[in-house]
Amino acid sequence: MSDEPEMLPGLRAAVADSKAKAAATRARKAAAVVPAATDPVAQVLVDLPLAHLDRPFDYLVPAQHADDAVPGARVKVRFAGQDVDGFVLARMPASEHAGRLAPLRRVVSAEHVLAAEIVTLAGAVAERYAGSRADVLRLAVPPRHATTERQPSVPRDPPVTADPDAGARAWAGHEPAGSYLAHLADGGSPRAVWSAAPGSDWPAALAQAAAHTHASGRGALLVVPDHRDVARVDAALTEAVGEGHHVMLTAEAGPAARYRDFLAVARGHRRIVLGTRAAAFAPVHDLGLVVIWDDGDDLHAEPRAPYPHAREVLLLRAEQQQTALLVGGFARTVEAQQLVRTGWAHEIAAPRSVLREQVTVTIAESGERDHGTRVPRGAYDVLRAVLATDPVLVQTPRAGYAPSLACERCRTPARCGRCSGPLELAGPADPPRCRWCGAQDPAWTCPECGHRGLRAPVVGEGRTAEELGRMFPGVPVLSSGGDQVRATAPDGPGLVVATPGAEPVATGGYGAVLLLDTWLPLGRADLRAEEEALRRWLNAAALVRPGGRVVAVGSPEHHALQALVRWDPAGFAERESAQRTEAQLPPAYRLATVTGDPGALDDALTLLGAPDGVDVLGPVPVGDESRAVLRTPRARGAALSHALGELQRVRSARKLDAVRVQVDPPTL
DNA sequence: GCTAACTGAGCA
DNA sequence: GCTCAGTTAGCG
Repeated sequence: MSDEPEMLPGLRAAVADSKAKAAATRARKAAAVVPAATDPVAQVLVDLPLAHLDRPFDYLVPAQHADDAVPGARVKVRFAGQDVDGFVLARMPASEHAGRLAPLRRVVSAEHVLAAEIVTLAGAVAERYAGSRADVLRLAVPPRHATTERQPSVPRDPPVTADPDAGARAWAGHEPAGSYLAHLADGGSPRAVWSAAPGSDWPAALAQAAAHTHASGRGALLVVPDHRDVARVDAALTEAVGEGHHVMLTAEAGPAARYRDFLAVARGHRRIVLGTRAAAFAPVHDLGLVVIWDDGDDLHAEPRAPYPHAREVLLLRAEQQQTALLVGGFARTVEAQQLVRTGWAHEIAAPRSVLREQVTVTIAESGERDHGTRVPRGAYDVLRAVLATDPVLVQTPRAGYAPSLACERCRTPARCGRCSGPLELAGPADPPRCRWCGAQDPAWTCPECGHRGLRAPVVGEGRTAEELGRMFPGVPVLSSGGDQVRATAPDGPGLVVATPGAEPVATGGYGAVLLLDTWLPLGRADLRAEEEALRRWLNAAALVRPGGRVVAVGSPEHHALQALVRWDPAGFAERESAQRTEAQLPPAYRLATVTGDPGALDDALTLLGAPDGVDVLGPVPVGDESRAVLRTPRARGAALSHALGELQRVRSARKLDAVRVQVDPPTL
């Protein structure tokens, strides 16, 4: 049955001969390498996907690369018979390795792209998240762009002097902001959790913190959730320190621009860095301050292995490099609250009196539907009064027109006949359409009761804009959400309907902010549903002008809404923390998930054993995979991370089926 | 992951 | 004694 042609003995001999020759050539080449005169050994961290190979390997530095193979340089080396990428960690006079060293195959570039402190940081992040340094470095160091590297450098940024008056203006109303800024300018490293008062020009405040740090001769690193925030802080930085001091590091800049700006930072020519989550790894020279804005935004959670959160990366970095730290936002996460409670960071906030002057928050109970809409009478009156002179922001939780549909008679959710995805209406005159596969279903009939009428239990931003337009004839209505996000709103009377995170900024602030359907985000079955709902409301409410009104439509019973009315994000976070401690949930406990093929997962859990103080919950099936949750008190968190890292190394070395480990998963 | 070295079955 | 497929250790 074999269809393999029999190899002729002569041919076979020839193949063997050529193999021998190749080996001989290789041996001669290795022997022909003249090692560098000083420090001929390079410790190389090789970019490999295997957990147990996350350690440096020694290579011989050929004399011609003596000056290029500097620590931090990208190299190519032969590893297990193939060419792989790596970074030089250090140069050594000799190796501990007993065998013969292979030479570096190529120094890709002498550019020092991997700073020593980033290696240390990557090690700490990998350890905490039970991942490998190679994975972390893939997030930390952008791909090389050779053309950009050859182009001339930007000039080194000249020193700036901080303007204490500008600092005081930007931080007005917050205590003790003055001494925090002074401490930064003085070369100190104060750590603070900052609750911004509503109406705060937070980009200006962050820019001043960066300017004061820069004035002390140090660099600053600012991490914000998305590119709209980057644009705002960019403008504020230009205002505060002028051009030529800062760069922006964002994923969407494109490979050339991204690498150009990264190089400006790596070369020490720019020492103020602003960016999104990956910027947390930027090799800022003389780093003095790290900042994260709105750390509750899920955009700060990296979706690629080992899934680090920008806040945790910056906390590790602040500790390692002894820098100042600022965790700022209108909302407060339970993690930030933990920093305050343990005394690791100080609190900066506005006193009650300032908050009362800035904003008045009230709740309008849904149910009194005077206008046949979702806007109760009380809210309607506020809007009408404000719309005489000012713009009004309306936050509505869902994008689209009618993002979910149900049978008008029996309330069965309407699903796609083809893929059973949820049906929606994209516009007032559109037929029902599947949100997943896009198939239209103009003749939908309820599978339960045969009825053909549909109702929309949840109203999207499109239909909300339509309703409000009818409610306030003659008032311009602007919509922002989904794939149509607007950065700014015009001043003057007008309605701006936006989904959470897509709220345009009004130059003079909104006269009023209306928060609709507050029941919807609170109903989510998620650990962070309430915290997240409050965060979104606070972020929208914060866009009011000084003395503005905020009206939330919902039930006054709810703690999250009460916290909004009192403008008390810290109190809410404290209460939430206490409840989570009771329920053995983060931040008092560290959670980790292990996911994989059921057999592999069982095997992994056996291998892991039962480390001290770790509860194993599950496993439970998730799709065709299986998942277990591990839980341990915060104090043992590091031990759990380490045990999981060790598990991955052992499994990788034994070539067992991979399981996915996620430490501190953002949702469960 | 990959390669190369090793192992033992099958055959002369 | 030799080849070859399958297995496995170790990667500098």
